[in-house]
Amino acid sequence: MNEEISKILYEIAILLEMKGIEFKPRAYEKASQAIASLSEPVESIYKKDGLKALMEIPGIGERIAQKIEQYIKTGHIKEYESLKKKIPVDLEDLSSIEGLGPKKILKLYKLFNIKHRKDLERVLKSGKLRNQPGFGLKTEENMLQAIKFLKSDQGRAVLGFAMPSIRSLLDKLRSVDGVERVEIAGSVRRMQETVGDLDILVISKKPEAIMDFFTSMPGIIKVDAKGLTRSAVHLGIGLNADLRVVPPESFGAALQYFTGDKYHNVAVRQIAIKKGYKLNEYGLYKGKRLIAGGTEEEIYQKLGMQWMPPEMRTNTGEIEIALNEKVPQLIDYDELKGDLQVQTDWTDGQDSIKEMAEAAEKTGLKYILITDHTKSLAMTGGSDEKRLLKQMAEIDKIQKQVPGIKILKGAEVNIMKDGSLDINDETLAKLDVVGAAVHSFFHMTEKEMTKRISRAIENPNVDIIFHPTGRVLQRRDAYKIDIDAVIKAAKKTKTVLEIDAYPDRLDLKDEYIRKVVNAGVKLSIDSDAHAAGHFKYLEFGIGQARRGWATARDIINTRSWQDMLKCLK
DNA sequence: GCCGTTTTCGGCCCGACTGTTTTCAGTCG
Repeated sequence: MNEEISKILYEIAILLEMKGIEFKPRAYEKASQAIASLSEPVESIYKKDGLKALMEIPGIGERIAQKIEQYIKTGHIKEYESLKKKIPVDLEDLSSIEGLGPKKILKLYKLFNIKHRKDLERVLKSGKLRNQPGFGLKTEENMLQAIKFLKSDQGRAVLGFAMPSIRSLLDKLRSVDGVERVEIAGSVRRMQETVGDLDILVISKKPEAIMDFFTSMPGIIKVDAKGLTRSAVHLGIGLNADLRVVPPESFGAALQYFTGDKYHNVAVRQIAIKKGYKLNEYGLYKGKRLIAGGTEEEIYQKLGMQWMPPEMRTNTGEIEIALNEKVPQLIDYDELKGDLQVQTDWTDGQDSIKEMAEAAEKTGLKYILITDHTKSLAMTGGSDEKRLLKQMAEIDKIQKQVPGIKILKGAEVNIMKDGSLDINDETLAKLDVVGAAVHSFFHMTEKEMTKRISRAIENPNVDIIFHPTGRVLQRRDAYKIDIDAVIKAAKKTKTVLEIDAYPDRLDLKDEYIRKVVNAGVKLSIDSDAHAAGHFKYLEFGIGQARRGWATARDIINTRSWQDMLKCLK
């Protein structure tokens, strides 16, 4: 319901913008965002206290609250339907084309009755558009290119998988003549799960040199813009990249400006205005006088705010706590001491127990938990009770060969359809740590799935629930689950919930992590490594934890292995 | 249409680049 209402409000914004109406579109856009970021269904807010409760959501006033009420009661919003009747175009379809905004969409509809991407493609190929006022040959070419780009399904990458290429790109830029500093801002610095654009900031004495290099690197598909302060390209790896050259005295301002998401930035700039300043990518100004700009810290400080980590900058409450100097000390990237989900060649991992232990030690870890799959996961050659016991003996043997790292005994036990486990309790009790996870029957009702996982949580041997919602980015949605009920069950039984750090899992998601932290339930951050090279993915689990405002105290494997074990049930 | 330590009326984030113009509208981030 939230998603539908949010989408309708957003489309109303575009439709109003088409008509040239000022400011209202912003209001609807804001309201759309407000609804999208609610953690509770809007109808349950409405049920509590009707219109009044809706109006307490920032960005929702009387009129939009009434429209939401109308949608809850009838499933429609009249104003939307009548706007849509006048301009019946597929807004989602058309506005996803780069370079195409509300005004041009309206022109295209009026001129050629274009409603979908397909209509546009036809008219573009006919060559009729180029003679219309406001359009030309170049516009035609750009739109065709943008449509082609969309069709190729490029445009977003899983951050953890793309990071090596991103870092190597940054290193290349650092080696260009005249370049003094290169940093990445935007969604990469915020450690978002997936990224579409790279925002690169550069200090350079020779802007021409870096821009020439940037726009002519091998593998570039298209140059979107080239100037002395900003250039933009489509990279071959399916991402867009923006590069800006910034003077040193403005570097902090630029970093601030291009790191926060749109909503964070708007909110911060409003605070600046209230204090009589102007904030842009060059600095914080009082009239024409530069007040701050070299570092992010001084900008936030002048605004009466505490500096906050990039991962928090999404306008979901961080502004308020920064104004009150209550920014939490988030878990740091070097604070993990162990990894509690590691697969080996006993099941579907690539490398042996010893190889995994050695690789983990090399990355600085002090302990790992071996968690191979169990028998009902036949495709991975999952272990039964007997084989688990055999593996435990093997671990004792290998432990003597790798004295620098503690190898703990565990398993990734399969949670069956009814919530029972596929290994008997007697064997589970012998393991140091037991993780349990769902690997089958994903399409249950929310009620059934919640009951299933809660039953596993109640097993006295189950210490951690691995990848609790089962999603795989860009491939599979999370299964339906009542996260509040699961957190409650975990709290009652002292069960730990995992943040699976594998780049396309990142499961739990940030919003759920915040709920877990608020409930006082403990988390673990695990790589889910299936090969010796996978321990590096822990970084993205930590990023995820930081986006969920978790501190080191909330994460059990920031402790020594002895203290970690004491956190378990 | 929303909001309030400038305000219940009168504001609303800001700048770069492109393409189509001949001074600027539209789009993007």
